Amino acid sequence: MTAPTTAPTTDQTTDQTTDLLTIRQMCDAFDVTPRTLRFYEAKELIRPVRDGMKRLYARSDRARLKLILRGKRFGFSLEDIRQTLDLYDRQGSNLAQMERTYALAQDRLAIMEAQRAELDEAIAELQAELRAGAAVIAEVKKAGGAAAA
Amino acid sequence: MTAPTTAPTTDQTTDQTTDLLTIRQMCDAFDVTPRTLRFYEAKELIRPVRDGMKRLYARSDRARLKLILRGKRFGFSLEDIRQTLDLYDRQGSNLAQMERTYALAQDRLAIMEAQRAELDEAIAELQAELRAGAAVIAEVKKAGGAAAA
DNA sequence: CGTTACGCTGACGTCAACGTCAACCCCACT
DNA sequence: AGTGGGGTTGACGTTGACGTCAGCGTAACG
Repeated sequence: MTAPTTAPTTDQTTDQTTDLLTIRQMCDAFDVTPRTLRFYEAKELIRPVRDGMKRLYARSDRARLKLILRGKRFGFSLEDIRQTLDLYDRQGSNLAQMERTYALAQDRLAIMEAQRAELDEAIAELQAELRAGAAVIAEVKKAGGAAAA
Repeated sequence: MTAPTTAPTTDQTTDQTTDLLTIRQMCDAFDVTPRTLRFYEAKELIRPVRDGMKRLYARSDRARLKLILRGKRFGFSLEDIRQTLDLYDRQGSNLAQMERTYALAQDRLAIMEAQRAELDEAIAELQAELRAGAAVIAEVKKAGGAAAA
């Protein structure tokens, strides 16, 4: 129980000289505003601890925030993200809950893989279009350079 | 200029028996609402022709709509999409305009490639998490089946 | 010739994801 | 004792992307 083997999830052992960041430090680190962090907290996406009234963000909060921002970049809603975020930390739960979460994560994975496939296709198309565009530009330049209107 | 060699972009030749769809047909085909199509038109993303007052959507409109919806899935704004959409059909333009559009498309491509890299990473992480989750579930099932609390 | 169906045009409503602003608290200086 | 720098909680504003609704046109149907 006390030996951190290979999975340091929510480890208690490493809180030397406070591993906690203030809201401002978080903002600087992740390039977000305080308002955003409070908003995410209101939406129950992160749960910083409190020192009096001040919020303090632990490593797990940073990990969650990283996942949140990534999810956003992929176009998932905050609500979507909140659902699957539970997968990454919530292990203290019953079997049924775990299986539901597992299934949910599988769905997400499928979505992401489909998205990747479509992204590959879109990239290929855009590249082709760029090549064509470059050719046209080159031609116009040659013709235009020789005989301008 | 007149010979369609291998690039059938916006071909005039194929308009047999009206290749035009009504707004409803478009909605059914692309799973969007009429409001959405009118909205896109107001934002100058598509330009259907009119039969009297009714909108009619040609093949080029369908191609554009496909690109629009795809762009949205990747998290681009309609305004972003409108910009780069021009790359795909606009050949009658001056050199400066073409080069701007070209540069814009290159930026887009870079963004999409970065997005793909991050998506790959996210997929890998989620897969790992799923494997771990599956292992935990299996273990719980074995232990729980032998000696329930 | 009424009415039903589809379409059009404003105009206003809504929802997510924050931004902005006011008012307050607390602690540290000086 | 004031003042400055974080931090906090409402509460309202904003922007993008539509939804919704009222009022109208018109073409077809029975």
